Amino acid sequence: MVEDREISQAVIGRLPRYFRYLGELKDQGIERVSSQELSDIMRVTASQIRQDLNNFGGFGQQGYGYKVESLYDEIGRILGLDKEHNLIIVGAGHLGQALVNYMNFERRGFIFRGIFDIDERIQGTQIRGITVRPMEEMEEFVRGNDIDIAVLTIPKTGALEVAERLVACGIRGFWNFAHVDLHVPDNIQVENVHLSDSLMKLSYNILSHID
Amino acid sequence: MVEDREISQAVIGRLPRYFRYLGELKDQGIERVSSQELSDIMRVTASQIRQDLNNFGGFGQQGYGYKVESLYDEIGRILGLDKEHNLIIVGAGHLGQALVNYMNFERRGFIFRGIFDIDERIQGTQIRGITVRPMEEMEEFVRGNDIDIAVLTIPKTGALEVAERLVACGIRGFWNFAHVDLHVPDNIQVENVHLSDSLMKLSYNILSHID
DNA sequence: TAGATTGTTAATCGATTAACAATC
DNA sequence: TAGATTGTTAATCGATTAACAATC
Repeated sequence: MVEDREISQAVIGRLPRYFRYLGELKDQGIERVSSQELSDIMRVTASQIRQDLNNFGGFGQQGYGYKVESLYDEIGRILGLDKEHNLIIVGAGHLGQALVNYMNFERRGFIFRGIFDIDERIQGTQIRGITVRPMEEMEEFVRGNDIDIAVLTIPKTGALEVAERLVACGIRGFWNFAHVDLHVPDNIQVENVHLSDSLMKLSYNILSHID
Repeated sequence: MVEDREISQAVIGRLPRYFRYLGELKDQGIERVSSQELSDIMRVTASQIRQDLNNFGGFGQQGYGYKVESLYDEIGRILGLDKEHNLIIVGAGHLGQALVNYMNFERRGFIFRGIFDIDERIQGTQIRGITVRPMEEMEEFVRGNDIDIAVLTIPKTGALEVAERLVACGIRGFWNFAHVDLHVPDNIQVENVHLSDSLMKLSYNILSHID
């Protein structure tokens, strides 16, 4: 049953991985898959797969399993990959440039529309055909180009102020690479990518595993 | 009590954030903090803070709280930030270059020693003073330079084979940006950074929150 | 000492796994 | 129909929160 109750972030966090494996099965020309088969490939329990999927509806068929292609499409739709998202990047440093140049995001409907940077020397230059603009133009650009996601690849010093400005002009979500916790209203979404935190976790796990 | 039982990844995942906030308090010259004060700043329960810290030892003092600087040092030590890690990057594309150029990792003891790429045209060039080497030299370099972490910033096609080669020559952990699940022995650690998964999660949360 | 705050046990909550009736 | 596999309820497990005795 499709419930109105909010889905837990643990479940949401697993959807992209289901999506990826189903895409691979699809590419291999496989038409159907049971939760048990998927369980073997993905190394999660079949029970969890069925529970997770049933949060969104009964996509399977008793005695048969799941149709790979339609389940793939359904999960894509749930994740909003059938819709276009318009993005801006704030901070045209190495990381910002790397993200703009990564083509796969566009394939999934995430389109970089604008790049902003505080550094006058790179304003006016182009990254993959997109002009780097001064920070002053940010608000007008967001409002005028239906931007819903801002990617923050700036040092943490400026991030809070920039986030505030973006909230004020109607941004819906942040993909935050700045090493700081944004405080935004409840209806604005934040997805953090704290690279150094991730590396520290790896460091811990390596050390704790030396016998 | 310092227990022998394994600490849950949920707890480990929160340590870098404690570390960051304690560093900020330290920089502000604040000497002591109670779990309640930290709770207010970090927006987690004081109970969780005390539980988390007590996995590693009694760092606090009843009636007083925690000494900021020594707690900061302790968490750094737990995360292994007092030790040096030697890293190689496999894949000198935009993302690989961005990571090499990000100075803050070195500050924490993560030193990039070598860069490898399959593309002959960039082999021999330098990125922040580090020569890009051909893939054939990888094993010898890892063995000869006490490399413990490999950063994979290559397309998923090559990642499994590269990972296997690196396991064979004694790597201890992977920081994996390739969009594929590595299968490695239990004593090898993998920390995934699946950027597109993260972006999909943001997309879901934005859509599910449109009223 | 009195007050404050930890360390730790107990209670609660939520997520995962197991089991099985429903059904294709 | 018989066999297979889902959808879903119940049981278990683990993580978070609350409570409070220990103690600085």
